[in-house]
Amino acid sequence: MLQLNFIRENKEKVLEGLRKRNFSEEQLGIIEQILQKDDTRRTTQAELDALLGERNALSKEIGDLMKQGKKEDAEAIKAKVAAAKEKAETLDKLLTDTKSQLDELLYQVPNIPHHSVPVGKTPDDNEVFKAWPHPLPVLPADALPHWELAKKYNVFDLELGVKLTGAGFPVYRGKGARLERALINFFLDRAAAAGYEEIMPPLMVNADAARATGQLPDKEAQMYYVERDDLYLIPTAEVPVTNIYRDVILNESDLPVRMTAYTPCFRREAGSYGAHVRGLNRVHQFDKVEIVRLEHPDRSYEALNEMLTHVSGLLDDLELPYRILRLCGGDMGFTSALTFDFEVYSAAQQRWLEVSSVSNFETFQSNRMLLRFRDGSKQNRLVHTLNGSALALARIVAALLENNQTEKGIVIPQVLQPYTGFEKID
RNA sequence: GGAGAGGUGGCCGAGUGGUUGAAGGCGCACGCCUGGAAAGCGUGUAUACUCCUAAAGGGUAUCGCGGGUUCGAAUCCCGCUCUCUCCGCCA
Repeated sequence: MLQLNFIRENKEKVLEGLRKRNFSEEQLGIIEQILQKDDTRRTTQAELDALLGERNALSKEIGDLMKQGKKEDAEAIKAKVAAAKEKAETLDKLLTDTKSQLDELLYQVPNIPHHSVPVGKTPDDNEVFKAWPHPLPVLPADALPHWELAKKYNVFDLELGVKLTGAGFPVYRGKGARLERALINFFLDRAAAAGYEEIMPPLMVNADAARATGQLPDKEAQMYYVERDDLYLIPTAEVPVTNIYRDVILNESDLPVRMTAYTPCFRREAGSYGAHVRGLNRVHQFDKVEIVRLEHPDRSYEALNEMLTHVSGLLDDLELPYRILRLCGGDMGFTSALTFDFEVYSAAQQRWLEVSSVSNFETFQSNRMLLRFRDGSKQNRLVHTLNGSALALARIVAALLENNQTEKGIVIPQVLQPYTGFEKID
């Protein structure tokens, strides 16, 4: 969430940012509410502190008097303390209430978009940051969508997933399973080569962790919840991996921190239907390799560019046509300041599929999770957090199957062949 | 799941009602010493909120979390939680 100080000192900037997120004038009123609550909070706090200070001083006096045996004098002071105490209880209640109201309001305010974020309301308003520079592949008329290819070559089975679990839980088989594993290893090796430490995190997290990265409270409905143990299945490795550094104060020399993790990701994604969610286009469980970085505020945007280069390199080597979008204010996630989406072209469906989302959260997450570093002048400052998919597997598989289909089978990109151990799925 | 023990600062560890934000030690930083280093000596070494134009400095809170007793709680009482040990179960 945004820092109170920041809102207090940059009210206009905040309002401007929220307008870019298409807040109505009425909705913008939340900022004024926050400032008023904050004012109440500080006034109350000051009053309470003064009162407690008085109480502490008097108590000390009582102690001294008792030691000297002046019991009557002590009793007189006790009465004074009792009065202060009663007043303090009222103030304390007010303070607690004010604080929780303030938090509730703050949780409703999304991150302020970076100045480069385009104005817009829907995905149609996203800016094509980097278009595919070549002609898009054109397949013969009898080319099959990936869910047909999956059946033909026994790559994955969604009906079987229904039997075992429910809709949206694919079962990969044979060379399909092998391909999945190959992609994971390829992505992890690339991340390791780029200096990311490999992490294997838990696949379930507690509410504190989910709150810190922003899944709670705004995206609660997206996560699977294990009620019996009060745990959430992770929707992305971002959650456990970033939370490794929750409540940590780093030395400036520890930065940057780079981590990567492969995990399955679980998403409920309720309410969608139709052709655009067929096959692997949208599933409840998919594999993903994530990269996470903790950066000095001065170079987090440089880091974001490095991440774009990294993801581009993966797609180049997989020989998939892709484009990069800069998300508009209306399409950007709640916690992000700037997000680039990568989309690959799936030739049989003739549509673009999102396979990666690379974001800079600046201090929005680190403020919630108290992730800081000690700078040169011994000041504790919030770290910038970033993450990106590198990459999300299911849709990559969809595109690979469709784009690489030939009469003789599915051709495996050269760079994956050492990982798959085969050149074709046939 | 059953039984027991325990959660104090970066770490170890003292502390059963009164200048204890917390002894002592280690670590770390700076200084002195040294040709240089080690040893030694000295000084310093939490976080949040807040007051002050800023610095300096001050106030309040924090000894797992929440509540209670008390003029006053790290210290007493209650609830919760986590960790460890033993037993049970188990990949």
